[in-house]
Amino acid sequence: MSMMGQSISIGELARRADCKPETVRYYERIGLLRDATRTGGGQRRYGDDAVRRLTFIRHARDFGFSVESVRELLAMSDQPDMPCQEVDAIATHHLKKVESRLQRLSALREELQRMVTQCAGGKVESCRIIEVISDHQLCITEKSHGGAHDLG
Amino acid sequence: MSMMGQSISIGELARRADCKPETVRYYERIGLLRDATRTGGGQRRYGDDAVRRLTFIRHARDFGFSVESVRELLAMSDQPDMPCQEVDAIATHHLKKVESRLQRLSALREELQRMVTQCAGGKVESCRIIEVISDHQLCITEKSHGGAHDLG
DNA sequence: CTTGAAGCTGTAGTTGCTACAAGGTTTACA
DNA sequence: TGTAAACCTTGTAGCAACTACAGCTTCAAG
Repeated sequence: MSMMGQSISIGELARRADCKPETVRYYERIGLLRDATRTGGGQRRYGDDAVRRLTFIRHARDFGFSVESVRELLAMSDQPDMPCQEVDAIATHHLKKVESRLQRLSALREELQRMVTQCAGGKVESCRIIEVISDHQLCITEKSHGGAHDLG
Repeated sequence: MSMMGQSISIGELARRADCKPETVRYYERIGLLRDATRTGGGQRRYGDDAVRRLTFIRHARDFGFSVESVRELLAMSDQPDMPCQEVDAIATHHLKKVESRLQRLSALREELQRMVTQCAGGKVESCRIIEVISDHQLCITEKSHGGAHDLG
């Protein structure tokens, strides 16, 4: 229990959990955070419990858990007496995904490294990079590279 | 020059480049593919050049290049006489991103592995996984894990 | 009491597709 | 030639997880 009740503004809350007010409102909208109490004028005010909850969410997201997984993890952490098998299952599943992405990314790195080091720096016409992109046959990896997302 | 001119339907084109007709129309809309010639009834018909271009696009995307990077790579591969410095710059930049993501992901894997192996399988109350998510202090990695995206 | 920072709602944009709905065209076959 | 299946058309909405406005209201400090 905090001494101060509900006195934290949305901006302050966001600052403490290292995110933005928009993100907080978004989490409220999708039900990760409960509806905040409001001032007479309609502004949100939070207590320390909200700081803890939001920090948990941000940290789980930072670990790469999806919002849906975070929702489940939150529900479970709200039930301390339950056995933690499910928590373990989610984390293990996530670990598997991380490992498989890691493998694909490292194959991709090899390929890119080969491309870049073999580029002699001449004309586009004879550029190894363009060649490799044009012709999949030139790849070491036969299969797709998994379309490594969200990298510039 | 192909013998057959423009005789490939959108479905056939998509099949040859291993994607879907929707994707082809999408690439046309955003200007990666030129507007196709049409039959009297308004259906798109393509030639072999479109197959090559689409294959290039798909392969570059598969390497993880963003659509904007693909656009630049295409523009450059359309100019065979130009020096390939820029091509190299794009590829090198991309390689850097892949490498940094690889590092962050492998730090993340360590952390998840620790979490999972230290979970004794008791109650949520004393679950190591929940603890680590709740308290960033318990992480080996001090900084953020980079929010590994699109992993369940 | 005034001023400026911060908060409010609602909507649209981001990325790279994918998935309809409600029709029109082509092609193969009888 | 008829018809039915397979394919095509456009337009719009959806996905994840935010982010960024616009146009307005409220709060806190001096």
